[in-house]
Amino acid sequence: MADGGLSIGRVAQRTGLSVHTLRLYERAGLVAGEVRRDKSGRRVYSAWDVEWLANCVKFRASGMPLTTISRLAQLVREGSGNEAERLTLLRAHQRYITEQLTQLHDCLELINAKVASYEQHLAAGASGDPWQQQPRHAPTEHPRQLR
Amino acid sequence: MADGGLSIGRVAQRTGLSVHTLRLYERAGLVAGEVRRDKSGRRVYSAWDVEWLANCVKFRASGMPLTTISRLAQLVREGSGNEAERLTLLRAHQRYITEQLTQLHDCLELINAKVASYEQHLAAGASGDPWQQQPRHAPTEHPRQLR
DNA sequence: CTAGGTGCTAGACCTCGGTCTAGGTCAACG
DNA sequence: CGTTGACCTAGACCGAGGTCTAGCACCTAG
Repeated sequence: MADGGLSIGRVAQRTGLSVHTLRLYERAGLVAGEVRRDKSGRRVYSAWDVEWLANCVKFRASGMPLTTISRLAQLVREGSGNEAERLTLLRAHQRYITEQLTQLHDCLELINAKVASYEQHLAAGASGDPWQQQPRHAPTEHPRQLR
Repeated sequence: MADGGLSIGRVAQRTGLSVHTLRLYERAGLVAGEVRRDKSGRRVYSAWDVEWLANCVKFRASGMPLTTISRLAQLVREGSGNEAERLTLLRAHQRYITEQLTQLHDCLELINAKVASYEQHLAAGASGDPWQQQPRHAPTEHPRQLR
């Protein structure tokens, strides 16, 4: 019982995706095991499907585009024999994530610095404006000097 | 000299943004110090503008929406007195970034595991398919059991 | 029997963040 | 002088990823 399958609504609840999105994902080929239907045409998701979808959610959250997930799903659907390509995709995303991590750290550092500066600024009673351009020395008219 | 201002093209080069995007950002109010123009109407970016834009790039890369950056720019443009709100924005993004970091780590963990499993799989000569649904026991017709 | 809840499809619609085009100005170079 | 190249504005266009609607089919409960 329990595990004969879940309706789309249930799956939406436990993946955090909307039913609309679930249908979209299916149309887009993101779902690796094609979803069964009950006798009146309603989707019946297996536990495995749900697990897969949970992974999809993580992939999306980490910036993997639908097309890539779709490709991956296709490979899995086709079964053994293409493990090398799957690995390639995964490694690429691995790299992508680590790049993102460094960028995020980068930005976080910037923000931390700004936050610290503002906190201090506010604590010490406002004086100068951190993060402000210096008073424009002159609305200077500049001789064009490009190149 | 050197530092009287840069043309949009130069700025594009050193921020990595396209000139189109730079103009877009300006229209959208992302640029904190309004950009001067030379006598024939061309944008002249100050070093400070460029620095600000570089920060914008980081903000964008870390997922801050244009509207938020725009708001922040506005606050900075308005000058001292609104530091508290700036701080709020920054703190919110700080939180957002750390959430992203955990999500990324989460996904990275998943991927690492999969990668490891595939590497092992490939090294050991293909046998079973990691990441495959178990052979469907039966194309079962399930009694609807929702709710 | 009817109403309510959930699901179905097809397709329209929306936001976001860019990107590109048309048509024009300007300055420098040969 | 004409050409070239960078720039200008206004506005169209685009792809990604959702989200929502209309119109219909079920099923179950009252």
